[in-house]
Amino acid sequence: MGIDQLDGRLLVLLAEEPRIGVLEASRRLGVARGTVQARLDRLQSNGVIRGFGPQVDPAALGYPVTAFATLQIRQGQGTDVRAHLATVPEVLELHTTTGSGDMLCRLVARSNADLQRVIDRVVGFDGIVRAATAIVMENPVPLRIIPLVKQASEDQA
Amino acid sequence: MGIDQLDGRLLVLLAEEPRIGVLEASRRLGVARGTVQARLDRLQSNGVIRGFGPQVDPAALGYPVTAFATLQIRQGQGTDVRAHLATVPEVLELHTTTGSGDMLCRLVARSNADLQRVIDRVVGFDGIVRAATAIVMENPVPLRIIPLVKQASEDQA
DNA sequence: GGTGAAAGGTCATTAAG
DNA sequence: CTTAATGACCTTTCACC
Repeated sequence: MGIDQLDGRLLVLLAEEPRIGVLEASRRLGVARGTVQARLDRLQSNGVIRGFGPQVDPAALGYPVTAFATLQIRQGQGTDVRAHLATVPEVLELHTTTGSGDMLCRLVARSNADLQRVIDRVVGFDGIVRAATAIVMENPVPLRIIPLVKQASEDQA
Repeated sequence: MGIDQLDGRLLVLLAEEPRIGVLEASRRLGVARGTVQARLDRLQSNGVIRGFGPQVDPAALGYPVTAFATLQIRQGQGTDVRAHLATVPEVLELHTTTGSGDMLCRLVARSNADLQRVIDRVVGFDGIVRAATAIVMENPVPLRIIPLVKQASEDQA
């Protein structure tokens, strides 16, 4: 478990310039191409790298409004609620959290007015007792992983 | 603004099999290679596709604990708090939300015990009045975008 | 459509744990 | 002794013009 400095540098390089190939990466890192390939294979098989799928911006798709909803679930209804929320495209992620039957989900919508429709669809389901929604205004720190990668690889030093 | 059915199918294809190239994608979609290339270029300059960086799993890096913290900020201290949180590697994202000076941030930690250290570092800062933390237990819906992509491309039909 | 380049695989050799 | 890195070579495939 854990990554060494070379893994860290490779991840940072790939994050900064995803278009470079294995060969170019090996040049930048000063190691053999086979080494980069072996590291990449290992990082993917042990799950550190989940994939290289496209990072899609919901706002550019026409969903510029983001919100977080805290849901209180009636005991025993968790499974049903999970299944229900999974069918709503505007639910981008869902977590169960500490607290009495609480869940937290990230929502997007086409507008503030549209958010009402999304929330109605989300909470219009038996088993959801209460919902509190916080609309996102700014995103000072967009989802990031590089600082953590650097920290993790330095810890391994 | 918006994407058509071909864009949608292309995004789904890239999400499912990121390793395929433009040529292979054009075969699967039944269109000319130039069409795929043009669509890709447009989606990237549009900002729909932000990039193809590696998706790194924090748990595999040694940070299996995730939490969401709601922070109440003293009026006028928002800028300082943002700058402070940006320096903490375990803060994966930060949003300002509706509510009196509220922020929501996603944290990761090496363990529940380590989470205490992270929270202390996060809230140990002038300007943060109050903090409420919810620890994530399960993640029934991991961050996803495909259902929204499908919906957006069908709306455009 | 043609062409230069890179990915992906295998191998023997060498170094390091 | 086991694991990893290296440089060489080869074939297929792709990106770009």
